[in-house]
Amino acid sequence: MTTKNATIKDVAREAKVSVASVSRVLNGLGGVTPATQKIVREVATRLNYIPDNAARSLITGRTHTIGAVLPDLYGEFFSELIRGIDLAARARNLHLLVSSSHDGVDDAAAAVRAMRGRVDGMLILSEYVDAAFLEENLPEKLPAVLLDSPVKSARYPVLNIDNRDGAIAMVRHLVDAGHQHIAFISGPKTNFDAQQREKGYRSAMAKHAPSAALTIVDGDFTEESGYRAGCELLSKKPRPQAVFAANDMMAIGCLYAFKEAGLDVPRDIALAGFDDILIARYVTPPLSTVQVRIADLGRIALERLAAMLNPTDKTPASVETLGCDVVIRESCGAKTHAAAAPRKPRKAPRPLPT
Amino acid sequence: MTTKNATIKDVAREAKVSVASVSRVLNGLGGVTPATQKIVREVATRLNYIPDNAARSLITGRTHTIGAVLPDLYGEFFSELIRGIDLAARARNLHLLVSSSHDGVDDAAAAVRAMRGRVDGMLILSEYVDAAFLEENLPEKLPAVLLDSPVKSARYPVLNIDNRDGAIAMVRHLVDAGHQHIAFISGPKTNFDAQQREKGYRSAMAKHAPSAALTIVDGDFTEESGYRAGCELLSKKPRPQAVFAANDMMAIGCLYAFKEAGLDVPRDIALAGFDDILIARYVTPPLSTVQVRIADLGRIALERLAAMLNPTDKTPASVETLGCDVVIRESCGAKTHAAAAPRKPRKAPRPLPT
DNA sequence: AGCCCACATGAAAACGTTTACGTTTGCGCC
DNA sequence: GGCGCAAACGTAAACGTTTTCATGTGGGCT
Repeated sequence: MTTKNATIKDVAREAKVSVASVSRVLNGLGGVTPATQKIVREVATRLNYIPDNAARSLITGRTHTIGAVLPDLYGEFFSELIRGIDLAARARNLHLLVSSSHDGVDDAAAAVRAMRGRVDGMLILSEYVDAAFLEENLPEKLPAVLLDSPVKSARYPVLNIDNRDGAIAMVRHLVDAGHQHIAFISGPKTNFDAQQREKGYRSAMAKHAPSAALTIVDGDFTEESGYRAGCELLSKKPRPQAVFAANDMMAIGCLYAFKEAGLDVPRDIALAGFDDILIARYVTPPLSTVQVRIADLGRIALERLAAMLNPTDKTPASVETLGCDVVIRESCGAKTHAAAAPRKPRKAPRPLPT
Repeated sequence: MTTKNATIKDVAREAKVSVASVSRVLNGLGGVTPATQKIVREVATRLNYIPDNAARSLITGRTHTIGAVLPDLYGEFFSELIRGIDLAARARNLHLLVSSSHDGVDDAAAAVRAMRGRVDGMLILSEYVDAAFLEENLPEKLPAVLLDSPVKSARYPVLNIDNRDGAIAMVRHLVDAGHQHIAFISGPKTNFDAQQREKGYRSAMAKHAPSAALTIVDGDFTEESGYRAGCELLSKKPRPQAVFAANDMMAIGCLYAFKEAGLDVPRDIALAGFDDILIARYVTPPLSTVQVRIADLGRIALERLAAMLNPTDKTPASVETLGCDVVIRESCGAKTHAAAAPRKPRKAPRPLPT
């Protein structure tokens, strides 16, 4: 007993009943006398019995665990995503198995396969997955929800951020604020979000500033690339009136390039980003950006997945899209009440470091 | 076959060998003819066989999974911590089961118990655990490493951040910079980190500025409480020369209070924080702070745990401590090369929406 | 030729549960 | 008092692996 953990058999023997009865009591299935129940519970507590989940999973075929396959865990995006997933999972008594940092299709495949028998369903966010990938690596009948993915599948629901719409809204806002020559700093070419954001930019420009020239410089979502892009933009003959970066980090890099060059944002040039990361509101001037409710994304994805876990669920797989909100701060030069109003400190939800 | 997943038996039957041989081949145990191996592998691939981890765990007693029990997943601290853990786990082919958001001792107990049979070891960071808690809820012989905890156990290694030393170093730096009257904004009373930081402040003040009065105002780690503390400090009769906040978010709240009052940081008053969260370098002026290498903390904890997984491991349980580095930026008024040097954009490790 | 040994393979036990099914028990009713 | 029925409980199969042990087979050595 000091060397091994108590099993259901130990409890049964000690309580002088069969393992079946112990199981019934502990799972609250009924069909057991109150007297017997009492004994069993007492013995179980005394022996500090904790059921072995592996054995339980093996027989029931359920793990009460869902797997989250992500490309990385770095940064606010994934932090928030996991948080949203975790909160929703916890509310449903589901556990969360995370698998990250795969950077290659084989890596991703291994991650997905490694989950067989470990999870009841999966949340997948990876640029490497397509229909064939799923067909090949996902166990039959294992529910899965895809995040932020271009694939259209009849079997797996997809949940996307409406990057395109968000970008369009931001361009429209910039145009409304009086800017016509709006440059764009693009993200990595292979990134789905980046592609959609650029598409949104192009489409909105065509519609709202059809006469303006399109200026697009390459970036890769890093602050450094934003800084370089900023420098490049400053050297353009007619300097753009506004710059829209495909994410906040690049916008911030860009901001520092402008500051270094002695430009005043937004007086000399307007600036906007995408994501609404925490830093956005703390730089000077605070950055206008497009907010994506990442935690909501995670929550909704998990809720959808949880619904699929129910065998009676017949909701057809669909591609859903989560809208974004333009949040106007000072960097884009629009006169806004928010900019004039006194700063309201943001309250952290829990008193812990950071 | 379209309704169920292939099992090892299916592979064995199809390959006309025994399940034992299939197991041997797929686990690379040897003792099987290359010809047989080839057949088995082919069949396994054809049937898209993926071993069931539940069954495997049941018999081997190993899950190749470690559990991380955290109080929350919100914010940079946990994001970085998980990241460090995940990276190290991945390097050892270990999976990561996270359990968070427990806010009560019962919740924490349930979280720990729910992991029985699911994990090979645990990483625990919770203000609710003490020796008795572990005794009661941790299965016998299940390795565990405690993070950031005051408990001293002969069985479980503890890994702490050297908050006290970090605070001492910062105070010393402030004194060296010419400040004597240094106020402190404390964190939540029940938080272990907060306690240690305050201790460090007190002890360093006693040593390096023994004649100065101790000014301590309460905070709770939120930006809002920092803001309020800042206002309170401004109303003190002799205004402190410097303010040391127990974490960065409070320092930032404080900074905005000072700005609002028209004070110039650091000319009129110096300011320092603790944690070195990402925002710290982006506020104006950039915040001097104490850097704790959170990802390292996670990595080291996991490495320690991984070592314990090896049954031959006999490293005694110990309390280790991870040092902090003072990072000087502009907010504390020290003349520093870094402040004068051109800003070096930070490069994000991966091109993804942060 | 005989012996032994190494090696490939298979049969079956074991892991700790849940659950289908069978058996006992007690009880009410005719 | 016998019959039937429901409730309580036990027996054993099943889940999909790994692993121990036994068995067969072939070849090298004397």
